[in-house]
Amino acid sequence: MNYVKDVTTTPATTGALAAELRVAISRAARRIKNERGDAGLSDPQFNVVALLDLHGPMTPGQLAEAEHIAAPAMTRTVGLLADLGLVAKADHPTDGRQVVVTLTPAGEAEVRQTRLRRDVWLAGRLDGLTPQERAVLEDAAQLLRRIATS
Amino acid sequence: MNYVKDVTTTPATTGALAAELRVAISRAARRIKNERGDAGLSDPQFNVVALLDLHGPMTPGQLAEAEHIAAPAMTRTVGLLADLGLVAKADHPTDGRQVVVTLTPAGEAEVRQTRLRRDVWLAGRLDGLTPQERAVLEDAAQLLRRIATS
DNA sequence: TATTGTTATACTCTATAACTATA
DNA sequence: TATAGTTATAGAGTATAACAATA
Repeated sequence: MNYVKDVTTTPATTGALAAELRVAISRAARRIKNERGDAGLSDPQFNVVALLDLHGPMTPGQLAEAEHIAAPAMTRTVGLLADLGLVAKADHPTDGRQVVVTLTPAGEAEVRQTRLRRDVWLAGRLDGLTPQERAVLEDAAQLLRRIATS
Repeated sequence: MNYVKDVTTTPATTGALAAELRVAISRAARRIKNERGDAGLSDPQFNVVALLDLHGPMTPGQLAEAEHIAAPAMTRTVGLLADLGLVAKADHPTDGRQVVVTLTPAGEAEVRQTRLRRDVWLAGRLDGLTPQERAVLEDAAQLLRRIATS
């Protein structure tokens, strides 16, 4: 596989590429999510702790909006994570109606471990590729990020 | 962005690329799955009809194994899809213990529509890219398929 | 006796509606 | 009156264990 050939083998229509890419992305995503941390969190649970790790403390309402789920569902998930000791709930400093959800050290550790395991798995596969192939995926990563946020 | 630059900007470690790629893949997959057909099937439900569309009639046991879920869960999902008229259950011709699940015309239509909507969404994003960028994603699709199945 | 599928039971995730507390 | 969060209720998805029918 080389660059000249890559261009010449490009599908005639973006529709054909879309179908190929959709299947490839879906399968890869599914495989990546298989790798989990010690707490064995479900996807919704991990999404919450990962979001808190990225953005810092958030209210249940903000978490629900970010995850595109209804507020009661987030109430439940936050409660389960709190029972596990991965997040902590605290009163809002000025607004008595609001609650602030914070990641505990155990929660941070779970996020780090899960990400590490997923990266280790993926890096293990990338090691089997040529430098040129890795360069393709490096470019693809940037393109996919642009696509997903548009 | 050109090929020479692509190679030179490759991360020094596969770990860094793995982290970038993991995030990019996960976000893209999530966005793609947002596009659904008229029946508004859940992910597990759509996975079943999509699998039947690809492989033809299958038994509940085969479906459960392919989806990596326990048999009772598949019994439930197949039952719901049958209630919706998207699949049909029939006796196995020679083995009285087994059941053969078949996609109905309505089920086929739902699969086609969902795939079409996802591909239309993705193709719309791909149209905004250069031919070279699409070539990168074409190569990446092949690489991701290899990675996911390894 | 082994296999296929289902039923029974329990827990997570989700939604909408109703409720409580605060602004 | 409006907002933030929770509780109540219901349905989907999953698992393990127990069961029925067939091989």
